[in-house]
Amino acid sequence: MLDIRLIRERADFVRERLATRGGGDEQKIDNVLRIDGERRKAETELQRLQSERNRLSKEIGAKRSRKESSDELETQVRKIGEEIADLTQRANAAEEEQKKLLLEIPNLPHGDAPLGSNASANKVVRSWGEKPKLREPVRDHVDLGAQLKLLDLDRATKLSGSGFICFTGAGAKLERALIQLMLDLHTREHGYLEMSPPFLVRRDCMIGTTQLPKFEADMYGLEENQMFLVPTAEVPVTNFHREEILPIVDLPKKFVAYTPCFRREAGSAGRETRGILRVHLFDKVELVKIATPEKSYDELESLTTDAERVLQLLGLHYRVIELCTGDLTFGSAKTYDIEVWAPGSGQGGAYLEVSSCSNFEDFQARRMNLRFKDRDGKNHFCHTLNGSGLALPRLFAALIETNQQADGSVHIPEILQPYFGAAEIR
RNA sequence: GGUGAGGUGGCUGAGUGGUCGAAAGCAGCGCUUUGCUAAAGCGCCGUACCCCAAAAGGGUACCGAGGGUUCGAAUCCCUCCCUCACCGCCA
Repeated sequence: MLDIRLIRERADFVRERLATRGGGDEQKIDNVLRIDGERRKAETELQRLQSERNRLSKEIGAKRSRKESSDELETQVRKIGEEIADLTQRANAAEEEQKKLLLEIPNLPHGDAPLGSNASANKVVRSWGEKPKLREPVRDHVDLGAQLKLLDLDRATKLSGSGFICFTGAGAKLERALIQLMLDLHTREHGYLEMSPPFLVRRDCMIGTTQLPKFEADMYGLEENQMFLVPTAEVPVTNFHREEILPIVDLPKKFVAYTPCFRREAGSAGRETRGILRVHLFDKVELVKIATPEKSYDELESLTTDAERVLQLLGLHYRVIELCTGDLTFGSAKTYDIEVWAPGSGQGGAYLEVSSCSNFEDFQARRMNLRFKDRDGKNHFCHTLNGSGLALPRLFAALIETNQQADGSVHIPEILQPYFGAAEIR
């Protein structure tokens, strides 16, 4: 949520930054300003009347204690009461309307973000490793998975419909080994605190991390008790400290959590349907940070390299992309995507997004009222960040495609062997 | 799921219709005094919003949330949420 004061005082700047997203959101600003004006006008008048009522009511109390008549005053206050009721309604309606509008306006992209309206303007920041030289024919994870009985997509469909995965045997174990490796890495070497949060959350949490109100169609919800299945651990973990004021000495907070991620992927039917690259339910290890505004961009850099470390340890080629203004997600001010090379996917290999590392600045914190107390005793909104570290199915696909051997077996990277319990799958 | 008790400021805890935004204590900050790792005294010490060009200042709201009664509500009534205890059920 943007600061209404920023919109009020620097409307042109806000419009200009929003326009770089290409979503037309800058057109909402006039509307917000209009409502804001109405709201404040109603509030000012309302408060004047309330003040008057308080004064007269006290007088009534005083008169009564002196056994004097207060009928005249009571009539007067009753009349003011009616005006107050009326104005309260108007002020509340305006406030609600304003909040609703603000919740639907995306964050301002960071000033340095590459300008562009779509993914083609994204910038490759760096890459690591090289594409492996494999003997033809290079097979994709679906073929490999079927032959080595690592996953059973047909039966997963029988259970739950399209877009679900059932890992089996060594596949299930490989997935578990990867989760374990990542959690150990981030807790032991990168200083994150491991969390195991609820997978069901209240509506407020979904608003806090910007999934709602705008993207309700993409979420799985339980209507009866108004709860939502988490689409990422970002939701429960970032909201962990919602409505709190943290001591500045506790920042930055660094959390890592493994959770399943539930996504309806509404409107994406037909895209990337082969295999396990786009599904309704997948596992992910997520990194979350709560930081001070001064440090948040440094923290974004280290969070990104923390995620990259997983791919380096596994020896998988990847590149890091900085998203352009038009490709940023709703709440993000700046985002790095990490794309791993999957040699068997697409035509002649493909880069798969396995992590998206973002700084939301105070956009989420404002929505969830997450603050910290500065050394001078003043409260400020925190900055929040998150990034996958990493998403499992695509990592799984890249791993087995990269490590496939001529005889159809898959080699397990050394770092993973203690977790997996073998050096290869055949 | 049932029954009962409760939700007050950073914490503890008073307060059952009118100078209560809220006593008192603790913690915190400042000053003074005495002085051996501390004590005593005094003062300050919530949040959000509105008015004001800004500062100063003023005002409004907030005692779990939302409604209602009333001239006036932390206090009375209703609904909901949450916490605790006991019972039931249960991996």
